[in-house]
Amino acid sequence: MDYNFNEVESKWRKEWANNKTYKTSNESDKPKCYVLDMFPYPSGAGLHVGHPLGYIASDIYARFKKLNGFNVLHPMGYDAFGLPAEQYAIQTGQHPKVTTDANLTRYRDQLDKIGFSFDWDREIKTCEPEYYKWTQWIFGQLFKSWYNNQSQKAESIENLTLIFENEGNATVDAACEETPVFTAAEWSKKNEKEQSDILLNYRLAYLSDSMVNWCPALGTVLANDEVINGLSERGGHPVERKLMLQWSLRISAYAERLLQGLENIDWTDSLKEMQRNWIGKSTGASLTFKVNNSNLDLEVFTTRPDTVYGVSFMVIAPEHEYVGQLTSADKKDDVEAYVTTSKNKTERERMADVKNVTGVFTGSYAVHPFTGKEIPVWIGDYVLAGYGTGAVMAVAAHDSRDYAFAKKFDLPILPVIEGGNIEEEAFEAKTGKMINSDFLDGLKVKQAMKTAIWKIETEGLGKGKTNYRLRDAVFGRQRYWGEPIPMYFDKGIPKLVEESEYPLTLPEVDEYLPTEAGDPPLGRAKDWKPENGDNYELSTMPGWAGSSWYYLRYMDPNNDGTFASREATDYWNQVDLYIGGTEHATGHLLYSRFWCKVLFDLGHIGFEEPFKKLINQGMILGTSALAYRVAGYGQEVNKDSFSGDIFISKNLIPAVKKHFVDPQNCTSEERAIYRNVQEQIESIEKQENLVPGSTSINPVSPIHVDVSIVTNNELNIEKFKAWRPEFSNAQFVLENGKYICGEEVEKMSKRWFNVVNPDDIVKEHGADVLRLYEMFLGPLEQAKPWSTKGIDGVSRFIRKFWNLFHDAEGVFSVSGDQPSKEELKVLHTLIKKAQEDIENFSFNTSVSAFMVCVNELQKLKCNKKAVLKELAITLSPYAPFIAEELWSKLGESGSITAATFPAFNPSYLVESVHKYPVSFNGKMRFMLELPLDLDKAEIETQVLAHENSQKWLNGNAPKKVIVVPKKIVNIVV
RNA sequence: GCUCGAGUGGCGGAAUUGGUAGACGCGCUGGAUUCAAAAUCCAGUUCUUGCGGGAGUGCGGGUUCGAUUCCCGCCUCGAGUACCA
Repeated sequence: MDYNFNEVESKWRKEWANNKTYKTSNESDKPKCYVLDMFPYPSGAGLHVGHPLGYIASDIYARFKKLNGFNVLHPMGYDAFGLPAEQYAIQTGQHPKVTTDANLTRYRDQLDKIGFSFDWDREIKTCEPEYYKWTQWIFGQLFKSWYNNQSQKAESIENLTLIFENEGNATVDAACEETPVFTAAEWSKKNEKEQSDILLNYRLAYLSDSMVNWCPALGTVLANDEVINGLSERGGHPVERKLMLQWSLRISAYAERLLQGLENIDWTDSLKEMQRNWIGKSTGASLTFKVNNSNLDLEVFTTRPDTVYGVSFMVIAPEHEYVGQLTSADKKDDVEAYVTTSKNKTERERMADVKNVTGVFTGSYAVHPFTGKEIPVWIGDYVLAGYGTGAVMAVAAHDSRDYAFAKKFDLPILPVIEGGNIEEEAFEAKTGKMINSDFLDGLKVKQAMKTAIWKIETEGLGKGKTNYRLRDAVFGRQRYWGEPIPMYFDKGIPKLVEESEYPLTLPEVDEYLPTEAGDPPLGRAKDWKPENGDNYELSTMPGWAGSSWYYLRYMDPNNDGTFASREATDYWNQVDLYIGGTEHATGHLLYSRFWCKVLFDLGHIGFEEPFKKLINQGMILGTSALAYRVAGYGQEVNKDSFSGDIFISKNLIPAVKKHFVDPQNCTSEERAIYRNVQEQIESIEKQENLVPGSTSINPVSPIHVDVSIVTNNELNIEKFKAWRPEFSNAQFVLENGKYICGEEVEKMSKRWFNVVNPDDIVKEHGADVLRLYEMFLGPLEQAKPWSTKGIDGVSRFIRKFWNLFHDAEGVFSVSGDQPSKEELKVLHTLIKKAQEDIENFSFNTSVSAFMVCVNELQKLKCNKKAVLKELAITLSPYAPFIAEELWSKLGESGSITAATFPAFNPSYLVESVHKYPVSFNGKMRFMLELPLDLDKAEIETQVLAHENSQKWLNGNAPKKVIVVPKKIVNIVV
């Protein structure tokens, strides 16, 4: 009897659940191993075959580690707050929790089918109050902290208040907004509101008027990583800049540590590079320019202090705070018009306009700090308000953007470095000697940078400075379906909700829309008022809040007294292996590192990097199927008789197309194909009573066909007609009796009809086959198209493996005989390979190794328990169901998951002979088996004496013979 | 534009330190079995050829007895980023 995967898999699914086979304890003598997947957002579409790829890889790793004596934590949960459920709620009025729960159930059902070793007792959902209670608590920790640049860590805000009370803020070196200096006496005179406002400048979670990404379509602000090319990540809606009172997190305080921390973690270089670019560290100097006839100072940041003598004008951003004061009366209209236009541009418009240089002169002049010359101050939107000081010193000769601006507005271009041609373009290289630069003349660029900074500092004009591109993260969302920010307002003063009142639960509302007054949806909640204050904060937290610390909650998921006990976090410590997609590079992965460092600084956990090793699984792409419809057919001529379309099979098309365009140059083969197609079409015309020759057979318009009705590129015509009724009368021009579809690799998406669901694969082939096949597709990190083409090979492998344990009649039959030398060699070759491959995350090659092993054992007709038992254990991380079933059939007690991974014994692989490939001039010519104990000279003699050598030498003496023992022999003629 | 990654049969891919290029699987071809089919098994399958060979890992060079692997210069594709001063 054949292997019945349905029966076996459903049996063990139940057994494992009933026995809690995958329960993990926090107490164990074994070494720990924490294997984590990026938890999913449960979308309405369910899982497609791309989603479980990483989960399968991590599951194999987790099971392997368990077999190797580790106490393994391998949990799963859901990132359950999010925009799609809320958008759906707005449309249908259904509570987002209802849709989310329905999606969760479906996800769980799909995940359960695949046989993961998740400890479901640790499942978490970020939308549950028991969970977000602690997300709110962490927000509270951020609110109650400030970042001390001196100690390079977060500290309690109470300490800061104490410093203010005793010595004012002059001695404080903090990551903060610009705050006027005050003394202790001045501090104590300030009222509660004033003190609160000042403290907000220092807190890690703070409320401030800041430029935010406002997305009108979604009715909320977005963080920088949620805006892609000026459009919202979710939904692709336009985003504009807007000044708003917003909660933000001071991640910028951690820029340097987030950068340095990358050195100590085992992530891919590309991912680290993305984070480095996102943090965007640059070093240079800040420099102050005095404005003529004014007491204003313009501060700029530059990475090229060496080029200071090349400054010929200045440019400030349209949003710069001095715009008004710098504008002279006669320029007022121009400037106002320009500033208004710039402000009304969306991010996207501004980006699309990069090549179009715009700007306006303010009418004011600044004074060059070294030459004393007057230089004009312009406004230009190529200068970003959010970076540096929002103002630049323009060095047209050595910066391409300044160069373009100078060319457009006919401003002077002053070269200060030798080389380059300023008639043509800016010379941006950081090499060459300084000229026209007074005290810098003759220096090389690198030296000039240092000298210029030294001079700037000694003259008191500015100082050396490091800048980061990383901006603070906007934390409030004007949406319903998220964690309420646990703050309330008391006479305009923001106050933290008492910890004893957490969770501050999400109130019910009548509609998931903003109020008429423009407040967020929470403004609709009735009787939702704090006891001691006026009103609660109406924003909720962004989607990434819950995911920034969930890895900690898995360690101690049911703790009601703290986010996770210190014992639990000390025991499980960092995540040993984290698998997930690259799309979270600058969002989730950066925020998680940030929160981890804050919790570490405040002494709540004992490590400051959450994910020790991280692997990115490549995206699984879809393979779309295409059918080719001809451009025109007889329909117009004789409408009544034929209302269908004609489709031409894929491999006929090139010849038909060529014949259509260039019949003269067709080969006889191409003509034959063309004639064949023509004949088939003529017969269709005849059959359908069309005017003969009325069909144009120039094929065009490929149509996407549902991949489920295509097998090995062959279209199931009946199913196709049923699927698309408008083609129910279609006719098909076939090749070899089949309609062959074309292929296209595209993202897996409903609109291309190329989505493949794991449930269907499990139903048809079993979960073990799905798991093996997903791994067999190719390297984990690489993006690859899904195609079901090769899955039969894996199915066959599973059956062959099963058959090793069964006789020809399908009766279970294993022998207790001692394994032969050869059988042991086959087994231990596999054990070695499987072990190495898992440790290198090369799962595709280990599946090959399993196939080789089973093929060989089949040839050897091996049914010896001693071999098969170890083989079953080795395979069990990949194919847990069949392995568990055979384990119990072998009469072993307990679950195979509690077995021990077979120890590799190298003595079984020791050989006494080696088959040498013998090459002449590097080309392999023949193989020669020789004993391993021969020395180089003996090998050479034996090889040269061989008759094949004589043939290849052709009477000539070899020039040189290279012998690499146990490898190759190469003879140079 | 910049940064990172990748290019190997009809297809997915292998070759872990410079040492037999194409493992394993799909597909295809032929055969066995079968009344027939499915399933299974066996053999073949990089291209080319005059059947001796010859060519071959994106392209052009180089180092080496020997290069998919190392070096130099290009090309193509993918991902990220985009006025960051």
